[in-house]
Amino acid sequence: MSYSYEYPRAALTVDCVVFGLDEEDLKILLIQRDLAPFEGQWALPGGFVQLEETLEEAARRELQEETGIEKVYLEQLYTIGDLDRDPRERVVTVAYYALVKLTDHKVQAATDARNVAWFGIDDLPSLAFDHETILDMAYERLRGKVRYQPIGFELLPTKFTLRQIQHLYEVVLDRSLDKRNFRKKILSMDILIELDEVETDVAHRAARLYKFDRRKYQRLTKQGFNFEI
Amino acid sequence: MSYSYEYPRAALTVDCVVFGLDEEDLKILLIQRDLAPFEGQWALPGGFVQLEETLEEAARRELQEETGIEKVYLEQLYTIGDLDRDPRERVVTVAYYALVKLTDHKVQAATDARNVAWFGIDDLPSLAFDHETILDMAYERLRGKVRYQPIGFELLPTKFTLRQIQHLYEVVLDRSLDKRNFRKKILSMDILIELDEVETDVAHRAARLYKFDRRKYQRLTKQGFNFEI
DNA sequence: TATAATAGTGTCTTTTTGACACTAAGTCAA
DNA sequence: TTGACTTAGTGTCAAAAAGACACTATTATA
Repeated sequence: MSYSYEYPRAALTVDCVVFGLDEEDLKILLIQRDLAPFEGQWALPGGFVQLEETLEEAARRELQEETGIEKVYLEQLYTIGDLDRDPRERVVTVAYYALVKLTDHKVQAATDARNVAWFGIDDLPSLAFDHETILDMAYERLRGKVRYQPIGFELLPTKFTLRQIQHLYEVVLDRSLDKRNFRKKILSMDILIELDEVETDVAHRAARLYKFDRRKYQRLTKQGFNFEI
Repeated sequence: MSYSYEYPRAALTVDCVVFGLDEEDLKILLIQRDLAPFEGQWALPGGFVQLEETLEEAARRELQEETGIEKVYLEQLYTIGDLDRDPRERVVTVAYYALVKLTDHKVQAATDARNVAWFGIDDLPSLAFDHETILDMAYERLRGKVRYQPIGFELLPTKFTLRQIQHLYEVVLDRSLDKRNFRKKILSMDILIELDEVETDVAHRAARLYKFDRRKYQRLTKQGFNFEI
């Protein structure tokens, strides 16, 4: 079976930059290619868009198939259509970035018999195609967006300490922040729910746990409130 | 001649939301479709991406062919791939937005025997396809971006008065700004060149003209300066 | 030469940001 | 059980930025 068109058409793919966060740094999820071109090299998860699915559906499907990840924060990043980005033929890719709670996806089984692994953002292997460019764009976008949209919480477990949020911002923005000023600011936004729980399994005084209050945030947003770190 | 592929492929198009600014409000450039579907309806300029051109090249080419506009500020907006956005078949479109100096493109000849016209953003006709959605996204993006990137100057003539910049921000952000505070702020950024000229043909005291100092802005940016209105 | 229209200018108050250091609570090991 | 270690948690003050506010200057035109 084959499909014919009057004019030539580019192939359409999606690629995903998946960010995770642990106690040290930002991590990126990569897969090792098992087919040419770039066989054996690490690459962003992604693949061809099918005709009966939207772009976001394609991104989620590929993410699920190649890495087992589901139900994550996903946002379109940019569409790259340079002429020779794929040696085989003209391929236009719609890039997405995803933010995942690393704690939920820690044990990354090599689904699909493929090698899947998290890499520290400062410790990346060389990537297939123009995936380094895409990754750089995604990181830049994340750095920009995290400051005025509360998407950072997507990288944290549901219950987190103030220390963890601060660490998140320090890692993403790549600079250190003053503890008292940071707490003052984030608490004054009134978008966190203070829980009656403290963290466990730490070898020191346990910190209070908080949750992000998504509803309250949306209510405040409607009233003109602007999140900003 | 026809082209065959093993799997079905979506058609790929580009569409452009072109913004202009005059003394009253923000304007959008639209074309009237001369073919089905949506024949006779107004739509965003755009068309099919060819295999030997990048996405941005396609956007610029279509803009040139359909509206005569060239050499404008152009930025990718979003890629829309909903299943039924085109009644004929699956069409994925990469949307761009452009900022043009309306003074340079005032007399809009109906190129290509097609009807081309500027519409006030609060006085738009109904649009073909999902072009209203795209237009809304573009406007939202412009509103957001204009505050932290000096792209607003792309909408002004090369030489402009402080009044004109303020008007630009008032129109785009849709709120009024204090004259003294605005001037204080924009001048303190030190990215404007004060010219030895004043505006002409006005029935009142003429205002001093300024130019945007792109080089200085880039130098400041490298030193960590952040434009912000 | 009076009127009309916009240009151009400074001060003060409020809000926000940022610098800065100690006590409290809990774990762990001697 | 106590002392050492580690991180939690907290407030003040100064500097900078934002925002409110009103009059004089200049030019065109009737």
